[in-house]
Formats: sequence, C-alpha cells, structure tokens
Amino acid sequence: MSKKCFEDMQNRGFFYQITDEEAVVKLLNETSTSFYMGFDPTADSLHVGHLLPVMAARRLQQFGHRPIMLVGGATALVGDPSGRQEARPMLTIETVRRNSDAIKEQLSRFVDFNKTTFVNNADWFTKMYYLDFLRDIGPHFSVNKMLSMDSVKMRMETGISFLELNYMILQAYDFMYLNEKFGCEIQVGGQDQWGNIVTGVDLARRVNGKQLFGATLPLLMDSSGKKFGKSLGNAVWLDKNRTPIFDYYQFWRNTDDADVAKLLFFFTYLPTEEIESLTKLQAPQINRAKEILAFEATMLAHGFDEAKNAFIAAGSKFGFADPQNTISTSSLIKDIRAANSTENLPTFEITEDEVSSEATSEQESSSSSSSGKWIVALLSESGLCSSNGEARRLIQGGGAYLNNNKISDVNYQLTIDDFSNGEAILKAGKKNIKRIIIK
RNA sequence: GGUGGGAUUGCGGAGCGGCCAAACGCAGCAGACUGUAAAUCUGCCCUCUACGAGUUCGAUGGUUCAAAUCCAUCUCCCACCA
Repeated sequence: MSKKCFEDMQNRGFFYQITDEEAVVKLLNETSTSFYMGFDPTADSLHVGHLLPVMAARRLQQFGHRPIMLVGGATALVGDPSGRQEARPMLTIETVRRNSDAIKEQLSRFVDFNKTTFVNNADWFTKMYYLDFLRDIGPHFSVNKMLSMDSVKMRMETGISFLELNYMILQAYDFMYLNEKFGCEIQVGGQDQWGNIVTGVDLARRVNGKQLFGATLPLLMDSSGKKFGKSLGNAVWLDKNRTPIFDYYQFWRNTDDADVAKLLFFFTYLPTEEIESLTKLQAPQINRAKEILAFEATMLAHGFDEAKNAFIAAGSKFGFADPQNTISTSSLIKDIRAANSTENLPTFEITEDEVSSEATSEQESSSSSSSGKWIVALLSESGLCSSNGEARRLIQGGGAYLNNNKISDVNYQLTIDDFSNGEAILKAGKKNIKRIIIK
C-alpha cells in the first residue's frame, strides 16, 4: 500500500460525506485507528446492497485500521426508519438472534477475522435499565432537533412511532459506547445513515467531551438510476442457498458497460491504473473487464474455487471474452484455463421413475398423456419459472429450450430419451440454465 | 371539531351499472438485433393440469337479471376551514 489511505479510498469513490475532512484525513493517513459499521440482522443473509460498507471495511483494514463490526441484535428489534416510508415489520427476538449469528458468520468471511472486533449491541442494550438510560442519555437529545431531521421529517405525513423514533438514540449510544470501550473514532455507514452518525458524534461530545468522526458511502445505483443489487426483481444474496453461486456470478457479469469501472473500483482491489485501462477496452473486449469483475466479486464472497467454477460454467455457456489471455490483468482469473465444461451449471435433480418411459402412470394418474415428466412442471420445480403459468407462457412465447432446441409443445413430457450422459439442459431464455440430472 | 376529495392488478394512473381480468405509462420476463451490454422493435405480464375455469378493484353488508362502477356502515389517507 504505497498510497495514502484516504486518497486511495477517495479516488475509488468510497466517500460521500465526511464530518471533518481535515481531521479524518489525518486520522486515516497518519494513524492506526478503529472504526465501526453496523448491520441490522433483519434477514439471515446479507445481500449485495450491503457489500459496499463491507468493502470499505476491508479496505480500511488493509490500510491498518481496526474494524469493529457491529451486528444490531438490539436495533433490529426497533427498526431503522431512515429512508423508509413505512415501519418495518417487527421481528421476533428469536428470529433476530438467529439472523445475528448468520450475519456475523458472513461478515467474518470478508475481513481479517483476527484483526477484527465483533460486537452485538444486544449485549449491552438488553442489560440496560430503562430509567437509567432515560436519565443518563435522554437529556442530551432534543426532540425539536430530532423532529427536524430528514429521516424523521419524511415520516411526519405517514406517521412514525415512538419505537422508531428511538432508533437513532440507540445508534448514537452504540457509537459512544464503542468509543469508550474500544476507542472507536470513526463510524462508517450508508448515505442514509448520515443523520444517525452525526447524532452519535454529538452525543459523545456532550457526554464525554470526545470528538468523533463519521463518513458515509454513496448510494449505489446502476446507470439507469435504479437501486443496485436486484436481479430478476429479487435481491442478490450472499448466501448460496438463496442465490446460487452461478447466478451470483452472472449478476456481476451482466453489468451495464457504463457501470463496470465504478464497480471494479468498489468491489475489486485491482490497481487504479489497471482498472482504467481495462474499462477503456473497446467493443467486445470490455467483456473481459466484466469477467474480471464477476470473478473477483464471486471469489470474495465464495472463494477462489467457486469463482473459478462459475467462470468456467458461464464461459462454457456463453463464450469466454479472452480465451488467449491477451489482456493483461493482475486478477487470479488469468491463471484459469478457459475450457468448456457443463459440470458447474446450476443443477436440478429428478428421480429416475419420473422420467422412465415404462413404469410411471400405472393406473390412476388420470392424465391420459404419455408417461414422463411434464415440461411445465419441471420448469417451475427447478426454479427457472415461478409458477406453472409462467412456464407455460415462456414456452408459448418461444423462450424455453431443452438441450438447445426450442420447446414448442406445452404438453411435452420429458423422458429418459432426452438425457445424454445422464443430463439434460433446460433453459429459460438465453441466460437462465439448469442442468437436469437423474438422481 | 367542521366540510369536501380519495382508496383500482409491483408502482403510477384510466374506468364511474353490462362490451372489465379492467385503457395507458413505468418496472419485470421472453423474442429479434448485438458483445451474456445499451438503445430499438415485437410478444407476454391475477391464478389454475388452460380454446375452459376460478379469484380481484380498501373492509363488510345491501340494491339489481347484472356492480370496480349505485346505497349503507366501517377503516385509512389527502385537502381546505376551525
């Protein structure tokens, strides 16, 4: 790391707002400090929308600062009103506890575990006495001021409950507490966290006379102005059970040309110069930049082997952007030989008697059609379509393929004859693939 | 507290007794064109073992052969007046 920490992160686009730039620059460039960011366990997995703060944490850690990763086991029970039109659904204590463990596990894959402090704010808030907290902390908050904050103002029309109004107080307390206990000096969060962060800075100054700092990260949007991180209308999760690794890779691989540079800066640590030259590539060669982005992002979340598998599987299906390795890169992707293989495509298993042409519908199965597996059912069961109706429409619209042949008959029954070497390839559109194998 | 206006399929927004599963735009999906991109054009877009059937238009009851459309009550919003 030859470059200065602040400049590096600034160049990559990480900072949106900073409380006291001069002081923060000094802290980041000249000292080794500790910073915190919080994740509320509202689900049992993070999704790519959470990834930017995670990347910031990684980067800061690489520059020698100590991350304090906070899981909001207490705050998730309250629900952050920031940037929301409506109150979040209330989660049960049990759910939050389970989610907390899962989130912590995921976070620990992204940072250097041994040089990170993990905390859960449930650990201190659940022991708190209400009256003590009210008397110690309450006097430092002006309701007038709280009501004037954007996050609250936005909710004056639709309504905000006392519960939610307390969220920022809890978060502010967290910051102060982490400072007292671990010497945490900087809080980093998403753009919508600005108000909460500043509130914490104020609190620490009033109570302890301590000067703390905050930085927010930009809100990621794709070039068409939509919120980043959705694919097929669903969030892209880091948990491979929610989002298969192949799909995760494909999410990155299908980035708009216009967004590649930005995403490479955020989600890979290739040197600035390399990113600049990669994204200057013309015409189809820009696809190499997308492969690198997808590979790096997948490697980060799921490890080298899985990233390699996804790369090979996707490349086998759609072609490799640079099979001869002519474009220079420092990414480990350069060591992988681009060779075709169907092995790592997302797979769906069916049993032998579902497709056996003799034995199936012995007696009662009233469907007069021949035996085998109804193609519409297979499309929906394998997850390629969300309902039979959708599968039916897909076929009628000419978007379904079996072994690369367009399926034209809605009533088609899949039989053993459709398999070669025990596998059949089913596609919904060009990009969504399942390899069907017999168990 | 008073008076008006409104709640329609993911969002926005038509419809105001039968021709309404409901115009149109956006988002989404698929096809063509491409570079697994963007833009453009075309089709689909409530559910279902589907040339048919079943559930929708804030909620509940009612009037009609027939209601998203009319009436009553309720819930929630918005506007103006106090």
